[in-house]
Amino acid sequence: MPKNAAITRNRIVAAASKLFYGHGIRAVSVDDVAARAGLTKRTLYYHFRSKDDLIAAYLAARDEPTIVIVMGWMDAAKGTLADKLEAVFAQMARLGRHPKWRGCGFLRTAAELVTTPGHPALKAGAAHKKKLEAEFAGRFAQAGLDAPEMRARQVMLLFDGAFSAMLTHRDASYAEAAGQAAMDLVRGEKVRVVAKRRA
Amino acid sequence: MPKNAAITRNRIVAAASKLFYGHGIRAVSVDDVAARAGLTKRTLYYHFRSKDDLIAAYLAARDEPTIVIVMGWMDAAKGTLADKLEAVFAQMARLGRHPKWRGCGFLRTAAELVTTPGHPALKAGAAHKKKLEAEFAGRFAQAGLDAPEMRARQVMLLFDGAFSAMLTHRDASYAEAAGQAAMDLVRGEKVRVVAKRRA
DNA sequence: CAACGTATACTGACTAGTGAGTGTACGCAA
DNA sequence: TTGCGTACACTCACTAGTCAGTATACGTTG
Repeated sequence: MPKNAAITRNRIVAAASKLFYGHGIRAVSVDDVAARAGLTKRTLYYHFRSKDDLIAAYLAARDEPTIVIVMGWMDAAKGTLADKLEAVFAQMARLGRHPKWRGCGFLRTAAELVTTPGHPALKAGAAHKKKLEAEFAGRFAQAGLDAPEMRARQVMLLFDGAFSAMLTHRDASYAEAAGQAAMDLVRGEKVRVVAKRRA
Repeated sequence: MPKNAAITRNRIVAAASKLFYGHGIRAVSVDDVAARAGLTKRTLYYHFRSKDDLIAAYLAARDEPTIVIVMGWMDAAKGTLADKLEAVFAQMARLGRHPKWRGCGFLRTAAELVTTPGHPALKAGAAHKKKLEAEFAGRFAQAGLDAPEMRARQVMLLFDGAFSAMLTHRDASYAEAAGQAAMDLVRGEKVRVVAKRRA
């Protein structure tokens, strides 16, 4: 029955997700994940070749849903591009205030696995951030913003910076400061262009 | 001989620094640090009460030198505030291209120790980032920039974002994109203020 | 349709090695 | 001779991964 296998696999990934995100990858043992999933370690190893495989599956499972959530924030917000970015960072701050919030799983994994350069989880993390950047760039271009790729990259830098700062200081207001900066970046361009044309 | 004790202690911190930064805190054992310092684990435990103490000492030793380096970049650069910020991020990109570069030790430690909220190393990391932010704010105020504290915070967000993105993508050009954003933020303000006054 | 073979999904007990931290003895300087 | 700094040898808990074996479902064949 391949259906059962998929169910079990999902249960393992869900358990891994909770634990890896909550405590960090190295801090969580394969036994811990198995126990949380309600099965033995040997069964886990039936479904995954190694802990590294499990880590990769954990991040892969977070990729799409995360993008849907963030872009959902953006698309649901009313107003200008700046207003939409403000909303994204405001939502981020809201998440950051939740007691179970532990930063960005992708960034923290990248930090933990920094010594294993070819790790599939690192590739998944990099790809995820690139996708998010591309989603921003597409919307910026749609809105007629100058240099949409560059601005998308800069907004991503603020996005990741906000994750880092919120984690460091345990202060969600950093996301709001990042939001203000993002607004300035997508509005400032137009102001400067107008000024240049007049000169 | 308290002098010898200090020398030994420094040797241990230097060894810990190399290893913790290079491989991550959890990936490095106390035995590894002792071996690299050229002494036994028992001697290390004579000088440090626990591994946690050693981690805190590792970050404490990096605090001041890091600030001196970054502010040295800024103060050595010629030109406007924007030019100086461009120089800071350009230097950051230069470091990021070094093969031994492994991101920001403070941020990576924060990511690894996320489950131990009161950890002295986390406090040291947060204090370090605050100090850096204050150094930026002081220089921004000196230069007559509007809202220097807010701008300093936003530049720090770009700073930490650049660390994260460079680590994620192994691409130092992210620091340069962050530098461009920082320049826009410290220049854009003036442009907007002028525009408002005219209106 | 009953007996059999086989793949699926699972388990408990284990290995070999590593982790942080410690008890105790010994040399050497003041 | 006191006590500081160092080393060896150790404990005990934990870790990734493995061995050998089992229950169940299901298609095939006599």
